[in-house]
Amino acid sequence: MTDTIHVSVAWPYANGDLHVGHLAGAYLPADIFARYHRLKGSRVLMVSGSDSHGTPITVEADKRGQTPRQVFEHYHRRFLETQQAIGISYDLFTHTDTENHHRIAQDFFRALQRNEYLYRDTQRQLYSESEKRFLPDRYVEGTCPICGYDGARGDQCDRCGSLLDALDLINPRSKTDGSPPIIRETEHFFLDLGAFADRLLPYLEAHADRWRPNVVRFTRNYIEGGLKGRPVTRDIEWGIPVPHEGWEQKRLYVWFEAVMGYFTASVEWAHNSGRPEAWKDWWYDPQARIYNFIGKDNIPFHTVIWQAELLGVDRIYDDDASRHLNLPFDVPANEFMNVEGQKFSKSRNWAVWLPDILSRYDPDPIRYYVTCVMPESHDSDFSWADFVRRNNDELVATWGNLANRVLSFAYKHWEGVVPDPGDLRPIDRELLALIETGFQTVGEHLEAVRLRAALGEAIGLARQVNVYLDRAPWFSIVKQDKAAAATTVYTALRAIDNLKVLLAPFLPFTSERLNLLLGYQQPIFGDIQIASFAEEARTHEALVYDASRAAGRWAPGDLRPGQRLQPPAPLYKKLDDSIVEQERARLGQPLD
RNA sequence: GCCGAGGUAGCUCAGCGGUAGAGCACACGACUCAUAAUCGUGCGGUCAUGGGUCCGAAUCCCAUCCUCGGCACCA
Repeated sequence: MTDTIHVSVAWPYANGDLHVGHLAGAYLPADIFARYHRLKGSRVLMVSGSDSHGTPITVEADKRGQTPRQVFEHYHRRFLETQQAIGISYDLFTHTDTENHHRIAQDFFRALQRNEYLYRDTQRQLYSESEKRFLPDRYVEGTCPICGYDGARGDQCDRCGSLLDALDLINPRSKTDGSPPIIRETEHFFLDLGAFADRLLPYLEAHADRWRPNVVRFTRNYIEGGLKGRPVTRDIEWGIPVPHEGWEQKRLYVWFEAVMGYFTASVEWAHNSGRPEAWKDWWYDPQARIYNFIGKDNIPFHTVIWQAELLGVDRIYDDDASRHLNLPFDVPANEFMNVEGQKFSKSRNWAVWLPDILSRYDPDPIRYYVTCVMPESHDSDFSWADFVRRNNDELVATWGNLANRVLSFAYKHWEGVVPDPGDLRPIDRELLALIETGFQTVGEHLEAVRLRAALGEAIGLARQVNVYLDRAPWFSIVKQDKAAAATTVYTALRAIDNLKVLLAPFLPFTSERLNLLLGYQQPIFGDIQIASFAEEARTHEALVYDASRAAGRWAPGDLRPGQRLQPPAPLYKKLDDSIVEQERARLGQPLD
């Protein structure tokens, strides 16, 4: 049976580059999962895009003297290049400033309004007369009403830690220009989250066995703590206009529309593919499984808010009353990744930026290490010393060296072709049987989104091939009994041919190279490309995945004797210990 | 303060009711096809602390100590 799998990946906020925390939290796990399912033959749709709206982008734009659109387009372009380089295989990585996204987000708003899940209410907010705009809480500072500290932010006091309401600040002033804001009433639409509690909680409990415990606990507390309505509109200029008469000056709140991107990007992908209804296979077929790959900071947005929006809309762009939009099947949220024991901090530049690390290291070693320390169950740590160790002592020594020693020996002694094994002995059959169980055991881990365990299992199998090579006769008898050596070398080649597939979701670039070295013509995976799409008024760039040449399959291969090998070359490089100090020294240094 | 996670071999972690595990490091041995890679053996832990439940507890319960994260309008 062919599975239908939607891989929804958190939308990166386009006001800064991606770092390894983003990679570990969402993009890499999603890509590993998607690549596995593609190999398995599942129908995969993997989408994401740049989140281009919201106040932080307008603030960044003011700082640079640019428009918000210029700011987000700059980072969007960087996201495309970075993710292409590290091999995140989106079927579509678009952004939220497309006409498609605007239109659908507005239709979602209208549907929620029609179904009576939106209500109006007034809020009192701080307004800057000099800047002529409402100020987000965190852009106001003043004296803390609790401890008297003068530098308290509108949302929280840094000295006493109290959570504040910006309206309670004494002597509030704008962080931007220091002017005192006034209090103004403003009317907004609110999403009635409380109306969904009696459907969200049972849905959660029905999935509690499968979902990660941290996701379940957090969501349960969140819902049982009482769901309040949340405003879905804002008084800013940058964003999607509210589709309601008289409200054209207001915008949809970014949290409200960004999560809809999973849906809107699916529709865009279908449109771009020339099959405009194709998205329905993932969003209306009850057998389809939607996985949201996100970081833990995003849990309530996906297990509560986004699900409420889907329940509230119920059905869109379809007349069949028996259909209902699918809710996420799983939300495998990851925890956070620290760097050298400390939290990521953009302001202190305590981070490992992806464009930077990719300029000095190959993508697969980065993918390998980040998978090994992926924060699946608790916060983890990116350590340069550990990166070097795992690269040298695990990736190179166990796997890279295995492939290299077997290929080199085969190439040298059998004129560059795969030798004919003759009859396999028990020792050979045992090894091949063991390796082939990997498609089951590694697959089960991947299926359950236990990616560290899956990779560990696959590397463990590579280790078993080294054990086999220690026991079977080959280099010592190649001169006396070449036929026996051929049996061993063929068996080892066949083992690495299978390991190439088992490791491909994690290490796509080097598996592809090994595939070539083994003499195959067809690539395992398709290509990740940057493409341009024109709408009525605007054109946008996106990442797309072209699977037309992909031939990899999640199943034991049948390496043919006589197949011509390519001249062998190592898959990986050892790293010198000196890079540890060099890389650590970069941390915390101001960027240019 | 509230909620949550974690405290297991030198290091990084798995195990989560049935005689303490892996990788790396270290020691010794084997081997030389391979990126001084590989393979084997060994060393190494009163599983944070104190109580409790149980025939039996890293594994369940209670308390204590320590570390870390989150606390909804920074998406």
